[in-house]
Amino acid sequence: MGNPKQKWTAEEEEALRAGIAKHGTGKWKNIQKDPEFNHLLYSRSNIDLKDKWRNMSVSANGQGPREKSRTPKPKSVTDSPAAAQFPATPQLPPGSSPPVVVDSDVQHMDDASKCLLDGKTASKYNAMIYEALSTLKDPNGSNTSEIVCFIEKRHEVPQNFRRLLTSRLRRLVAQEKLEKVQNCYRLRREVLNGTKGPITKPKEVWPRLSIPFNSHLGETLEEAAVAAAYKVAEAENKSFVAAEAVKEAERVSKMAEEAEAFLQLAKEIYERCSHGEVVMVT
DNA sequence: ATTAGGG
DNA sequence: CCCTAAT
Repeated sequence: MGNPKQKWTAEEEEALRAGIAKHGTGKWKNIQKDPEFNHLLYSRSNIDLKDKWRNMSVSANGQGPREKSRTPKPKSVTDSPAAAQFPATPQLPPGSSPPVVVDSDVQHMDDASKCLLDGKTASKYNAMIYEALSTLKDPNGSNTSEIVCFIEKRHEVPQNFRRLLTSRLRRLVAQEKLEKVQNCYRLRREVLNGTKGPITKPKEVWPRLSIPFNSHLGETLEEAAVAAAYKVAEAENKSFVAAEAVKEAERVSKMAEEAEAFLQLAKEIYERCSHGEVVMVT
């Protein structure tokens, strides 16, 4: 639905032009690495810059019907870094300082997860990345080498694959589809759902019911809980929105709470009775 | 390791 | 964007 291809923002184009003015055309790597523009271009590779510049240059003709008129492109700029004016130091975009949160998330799904990568098989490499990360479920994430090794064992890849892989990873991180901690990449949220927001799945946090005696009630509850859990698990494995199962799980959870409270009361009454006290149950 | 050009 | 040849 969105843009499988990374749409270039006006800020990025501006940074690119400023970079060319500063370093000259052809110094794509310098422009990309320049701390002055890296904030805006860190998700682009030097090759991306080159391609973008070519695309901007070729569109001298009437811009696309539905294309906003961009600033004119200063075409032929031979090797003359010379003087360059930086319009203004690029503002820090919202997602430019990736928090290094090491969120202990759940290791979701198994190999079957690749069936719901993106609906429309995104750039074949993205699929490979997801496949790799979801198979080697490393809580800390996997570094580039590990990912490359995994993919090489399952697919034929070009020689410069590592480089491409790196680009892909960087982009996915920029898209917040992956999380990068230190030098490792890990799957982020359920990238599976499109328009619908993430369905918060109930984690296994059912109140542990400690039932000293009279366990028949507990068994019943546990059975229900297990049944619900199974339903959830099954639904998840099938990649379905387990709305019903979730509701039932919540219901059971509430049930367990009430039961526990009830048992506490019963226990108290039992204690009193055992001391010869007369207890009126209203 | 980077860049230029074609697909 | 991806791939390949040439620096």
